[in-house]
Amino acid sequence: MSQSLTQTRYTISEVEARTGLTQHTLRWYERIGLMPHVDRSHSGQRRFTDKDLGWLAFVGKLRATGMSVADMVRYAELVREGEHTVDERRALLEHTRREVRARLAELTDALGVLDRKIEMYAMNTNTGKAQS
Amino acid sequence: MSQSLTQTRYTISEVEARTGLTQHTLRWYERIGLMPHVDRSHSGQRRFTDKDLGWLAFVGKLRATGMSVADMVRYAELVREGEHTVDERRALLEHTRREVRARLAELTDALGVLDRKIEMYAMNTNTGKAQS
DNA sequence: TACTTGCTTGGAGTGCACTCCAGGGTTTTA
DNA sequence: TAAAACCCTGGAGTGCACTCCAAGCAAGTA
Repeated sequence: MSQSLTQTRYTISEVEARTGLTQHTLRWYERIGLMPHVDRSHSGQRRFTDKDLGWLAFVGKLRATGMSVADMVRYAELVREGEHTVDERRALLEHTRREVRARLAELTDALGVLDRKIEMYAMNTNTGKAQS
Repeated sequence: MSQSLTQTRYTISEVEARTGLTQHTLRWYERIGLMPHVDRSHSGQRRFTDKDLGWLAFVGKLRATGMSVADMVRYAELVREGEHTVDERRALLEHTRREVRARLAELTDALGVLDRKIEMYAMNTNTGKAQS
């Protein structure tokens, strides 16, 4: 079960470069409980691990689904609480999935409207017919 | 070119019921220039037409694309300015379309991550194996 | 050692898209 | 006609997700 003793540790600016999240946002994520507690150097500076980077990548995907920060924090809390929360975690993710599917349908529909409108403008350019 | 003389006119609460937009939002849309000027009764109350409803439906589609209110206002201004703005209108819509396509790709990717995570939780429920 | 750059904190500020309020006039119903 | 319901305006307030600030400590370089 033992890990490599030379585990890579990243400063906050390295994590900023790798994730695209600002230092402000990274500190804020930790403050609101969206990060598992991050290691510190002897002087108190954050030292992120590859595991932290993995978590941030997953959080990025959750953000991309449109999940609210409050729900992401709830999910992070459940992870910290341990194995007995897997049912609630799955329920949260399934709820998010339903919302993503609805959003995809809505977005696809709106894309169709956009396509038709753009097509009308293209015709308009050729014929000079009026429209809004 | 003449229209029916008995054109249906809707009060703000009727439009609220039909569109799902609140009265506050409808007034705000008008204030910021997102509506063509709405008719008024002799006493100054708004009287929306079917054309207004059509515009609101289109605006709803633009909202669904994720277009900002500022860009929707810009689009509404261009419509008011007349036919010579069709190129800029089309450019605005094409820009929005590119963003919608990017968002669809991002959302589809995030959905895949969600699917895999949920599947892992389903397995976990059966096997008792640990994970985050 | 001096200087520059980087990191720390709690708290304040920002931009967006609404959302609501106060105070008053209008329209409909009993 | 009186009460209830509806609508008006300018401006203030809200919730979200950051984003920035001040003041100070720490680390790396000439």
